This record gives sequence, C-alpha cells and structure tokens, in this order.
Amino acid sequence: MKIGELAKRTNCTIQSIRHYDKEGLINASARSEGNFRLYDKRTIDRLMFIKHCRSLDLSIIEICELLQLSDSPDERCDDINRMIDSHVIEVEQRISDLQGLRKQLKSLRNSCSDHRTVKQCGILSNLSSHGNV
Amino acid sequence: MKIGELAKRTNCTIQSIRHYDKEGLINASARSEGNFRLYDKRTIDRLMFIKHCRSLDLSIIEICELLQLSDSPDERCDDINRMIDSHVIEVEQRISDLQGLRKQLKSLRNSCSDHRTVKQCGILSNLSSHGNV
DNA sequence: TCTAAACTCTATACCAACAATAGAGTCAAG
DNA sequence: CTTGACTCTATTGTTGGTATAGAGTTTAGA
Repeated sequence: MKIGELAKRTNCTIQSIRHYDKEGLINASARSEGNFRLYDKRTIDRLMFIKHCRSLDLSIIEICELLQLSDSPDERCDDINRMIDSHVIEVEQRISDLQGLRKQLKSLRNSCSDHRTVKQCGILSNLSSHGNV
Repeated sequence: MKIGELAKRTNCTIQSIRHYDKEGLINASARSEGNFRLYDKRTIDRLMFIKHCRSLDLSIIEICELLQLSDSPDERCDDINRMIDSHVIEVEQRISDLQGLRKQLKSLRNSCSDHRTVKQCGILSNLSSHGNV
C-alpha cells in the first residue's frame, strides 16, 4: 500500500503520515523501485492508534513511549497510568488558567458599552492602567 | 533609556523587547552612536500595555490593532469591543474542548488499575480499539 | 591609559506538530 | 509517448518568544 491509500484509509493527510514516519512512529516496510514508501496493513491500526492518541493531545514523544511499551506486554503498565494521570493534571491546569482568563476578559468587556469612541473606551483605558496585571 | 533599563522597569526580558521592537509594537526613539536602542519614558507605559494584553492572550497582531486604534481617539470603539467579544468566544471554545478532553482522559484512566501488566492494560487496549475517536 | 566587566548589537536556531510549497522524479492509462 | 495523478526530498511558515554565537560598545576601576 502506498502512502496515498494509507492516507485515505486512515483519514490522515499525506504530510502528517510522512511526519510520523520521519519521527519514527511508523515505518514503511519497504520502498518501491521508484523509492515510494510501501506500508503493510498493520500500519493502518498503528496509525489509528496514533490518531486516537493525538486526539487526546498526547505528544508524539508520549505516543512513542506508549508504542514502545506495547512491545513489552509483560511489563507493569504503571508508566502508562502515570502518563495519563499527569496528562489529566496538565489539562485541568490549562482549563483553570483559561477560566481565569475568561473571567478577566468578561470583566474587561463589561467596562465598555457600544457606540462609544476610542477615547471613551473603557476597555482601552483598562488595558492602559497599571498595576492590574 | 537603554534596553536594559527598560527591561528592568517593565519586568520584560531584553529579548522580548527586541522582539516587540522588530514586530513594530514599540519604537526606539533613536539609536546611540554605538547603535544602541534608546527609548523614552512613554515606552514604559506602552510596554506595560502590551504585557497586559499578552497576559490576556491577545495576539501581537491584535495588540497592534489596539495600539493603532488608540491613535484615533475620536473613532468608534466598536472594533475593540468586537475583538474582545470574539476573544472571549475563542477562549470559551478552548475551555469546552479541554473539558471534553478531560472527560475522555478520565474515562480512559478508569479503564485501568495499578499493578497490571502492559498486556492487561485497559488504557492501551482502549487506545488500540477502533471507532471511538 | 588600559583593561576587564557589563552591556548591547545582529543573525540564527529552536520549540510542536504539522501545512504548504518548490522542483523533481515515477507510474498508469489512453 | 504523452498526460495526469501520484510520490519524493527539502525548505519555509506558523506563534511568541528563548537561547545561543560572535562581535562591537561603554563604563568603572587600577
């Protein structure tokens, strides 16, 4: 299977597949005479796995670790649990940061009403005042 | 005032000041004989304004627009209101995306317990199964 | 006056995960 | 044999900086 077919079957772009290939997440099982990447069927599963992980915002490095771990089926899976745990914590931190940001933006927005001039704009004057960062 | 003093007074790094300078957010009022950037006092305010905007995650382009608008004090400030509005919407979208992500990660984490092996790992098997992306 | 330290300059590479493009080569059908 | 679809590598851009390298400038003390 050439890269175009793999792309269609997994709904990935060709560029991202080449990217994953370069990063070592997947391997072309061979190259054609004309140097085209050739993949076997198992790569479809692997790529779906990668897509799934990316949709959960796991980094390429983390996915790499997961793929390596899955090659050692008899080891403890504690590392996997820890990775997901720390990922949850990161996401929660980002959520709470954004909630604080949202609050600030809302209150900033409330400092101005429509149809004022720039000179009268409460937003701009708030942004200009010191000490409230 | 040279860049180092400006950095100290605003608590910015020298690099980021040079970055803002290059992007056109601030201007050195002159250069010294030895080609050092020289800033006047008003740049302190301008830089604080920029910092404040960045802390609200406004992009450099958006800040540029705000600074330009503040040079036309008699225009309507509707554009400013719109910018903040759309920024709030973006932030809210990101929050809800992350909340969905958090939920998925939590449920993924619940599919495994400690002290299993990789082979038994509920997380890995969940990540490997199809159709749930 | 000389020198060493502290400061500044430009230019470049790096971060993450791709997307977009250029310019070239390969392959299949008509 | 040509045309169009496909693929290749390599480079650039995205965002807002950070972190260098290698060079020049300024200032204070000996």
